[in-house]
Amino acid sequence: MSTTMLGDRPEDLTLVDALVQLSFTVHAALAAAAAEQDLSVTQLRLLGILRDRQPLMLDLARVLGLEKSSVSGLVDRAAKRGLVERVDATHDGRAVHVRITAEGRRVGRRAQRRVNAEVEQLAAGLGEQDRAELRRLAAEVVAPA
Amino acid sequence: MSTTMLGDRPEDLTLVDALVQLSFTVHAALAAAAAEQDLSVTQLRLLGILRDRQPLMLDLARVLGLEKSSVSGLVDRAAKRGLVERVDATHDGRAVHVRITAEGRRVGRRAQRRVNAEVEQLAAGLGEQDRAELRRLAAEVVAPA
DNA sequence: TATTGTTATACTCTATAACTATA
DNA sequence: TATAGTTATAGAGTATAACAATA
Repeated sequence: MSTTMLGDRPEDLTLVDALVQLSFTVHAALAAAAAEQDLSVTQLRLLGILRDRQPLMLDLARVLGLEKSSVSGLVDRAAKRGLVERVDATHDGRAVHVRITAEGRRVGRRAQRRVNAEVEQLAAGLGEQDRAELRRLAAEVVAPA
Repeated sequence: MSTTMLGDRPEDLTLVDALVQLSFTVHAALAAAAAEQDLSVTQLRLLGILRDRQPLMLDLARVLGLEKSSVSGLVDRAAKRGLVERVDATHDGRAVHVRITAEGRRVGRRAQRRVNAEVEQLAAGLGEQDRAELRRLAAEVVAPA
């Protein structure tokens, strides 16, 4: 059992080590792609979520796994850049929907294209069959059947 | 092509989506395991690296992919907790080695055990063959042959 | 002059606790 | 009272730029 989390030769890696290192690698590619649009990974996730939803602040907190106060700051900074906007809920005077702006969609689209390119690049060495296998196994771990 | 980064059904996921979501899932498990020892993922990586090395600050910056000033702060905070210590290099008056302490090893070991358990748990639903496949493919992406 | 490291400064991200407004 | 959200505050993590000490 190795578990050094860095620097091991591939043939020494346990499944856990391999998954942890894969996570670091993908996360780094993601962060790099986001950074090209001056986005953090969290901001990129935010834009991704808002593509097809206008959730309340508490919904966002739940989906992102953050405290509501953290989401307030997150949305503040995104709104200051014109990427999202707050919309008062009609049915509840306390509630606020968060909506992506046209600019937010543009930035999100550009970032997503770069993410695709970067992460695709990581799997570039795999054959068609291996790619399909990896896709199946990763999906299975993320959402067990 | 989906690329929502959240909420898709597994059978809709592209390879890129599956890898991104897998990365989030593993990262969350990692962060949770580290948090049990009051460690960030970065601090955990630091302890992992120092298990079998006493690198200079610049070495750490390179391995962690951070600026040297960021590493100064990282090592400051770890040293304040007694997890690591700075050791003047004998051959170069400017250089400083970073060394893990006995306490740092204890904390790192505990965290590593939790990481193993948490990440192992993620793959719990896979059969032996799938586990071996996933291990091989993840290692291949991380370190292309 | 170049290199190693620290310090000063600033910003993002995150949390906890206290607060406001509405239900 | 309970809920949705914001604000105040604090700390980690990160970067850039300026600095100190050594090579």
